[in-house]
Amino acid sequence: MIAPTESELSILGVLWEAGPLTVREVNDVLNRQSSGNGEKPIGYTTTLKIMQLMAEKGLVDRDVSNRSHVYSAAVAQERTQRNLLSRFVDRAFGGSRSELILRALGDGNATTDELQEIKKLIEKLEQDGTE
Amino acid sequence: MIAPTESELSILGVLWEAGPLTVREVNDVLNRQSSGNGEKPIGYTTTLKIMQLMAEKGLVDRDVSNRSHVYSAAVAQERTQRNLLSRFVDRAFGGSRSELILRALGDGNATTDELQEIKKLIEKLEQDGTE
DNA sequence: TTGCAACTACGAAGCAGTTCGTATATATTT
DNA sequence: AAATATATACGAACTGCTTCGTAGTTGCAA
Repeated sequence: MIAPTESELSILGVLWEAGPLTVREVNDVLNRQSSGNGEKPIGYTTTLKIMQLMAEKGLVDRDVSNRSHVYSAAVAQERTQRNLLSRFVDRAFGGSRSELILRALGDGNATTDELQEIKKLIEKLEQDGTE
Repeated sequence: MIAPTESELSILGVLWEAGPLTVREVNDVLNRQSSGNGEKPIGYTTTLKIMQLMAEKGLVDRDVSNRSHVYSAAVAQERTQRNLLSRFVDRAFGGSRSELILRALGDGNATTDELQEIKKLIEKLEQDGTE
């Protein structure tokens, strides 16, 4: 599976969130997101180009039946996140998932509800592993 | 803080693991690691160049008192991992740490011991949060 | 129908990271 | 002392990603 680059990922993020969109719409969302910070807006043709390349790579599908092409994510969010995560764990944590989790938890930003949810998942995993 | 690139990170990994080393030693470790896979070995001057740039960036310190310079990590592993993690969570999980943790746990590769350790940490966090 | 706005397509510049050849200096071996 | 091995330094090529200008097309409004 092809790993999306930085900007490809941000575009996928928009498509995952909002469903099929035109280049114009994606570009608007991205610029709405990054305004407020001092970042300069992304040019329309820049977004267009990247989305065209994404279509070639199979990261998005596009519907060409209208003048404004409509793009949709061709890769599932969960699967993509798993892939990225796996690569990241290898790169930054020597392949140790639990090291990463400990580090993420240690950052002290999780809410009680989140902790609860995670604990529940762990208990489920323990059961599956012990039986 | 400066985020290390891919190859910089792999070099830091070696230095974190083994302590201060020469370029030759680092290069050997890297090539020992990546042999076995079909990957072609990293040239000595490539590693040298990267480590020189790292020294300029302040990612490593170097001791020039001998002919073979000795490099050591100038950034702590934990701090660096935290930084990378934070960036990664933003890029791939829309900033949600707990999403990432759930995804990491869901991959089903954690051992019982690891789960135990994580659970302990969660309970500690819960106590801290509730008091 | 003429002109303006919005779209796609595409080439090319720009940039960061990586890789390597080569020049040069310094040890070590014979 | 000469030859050989091993260092550093550095420029330059190469790669992948991003960014943009511009040309050409299509729809819409005056």
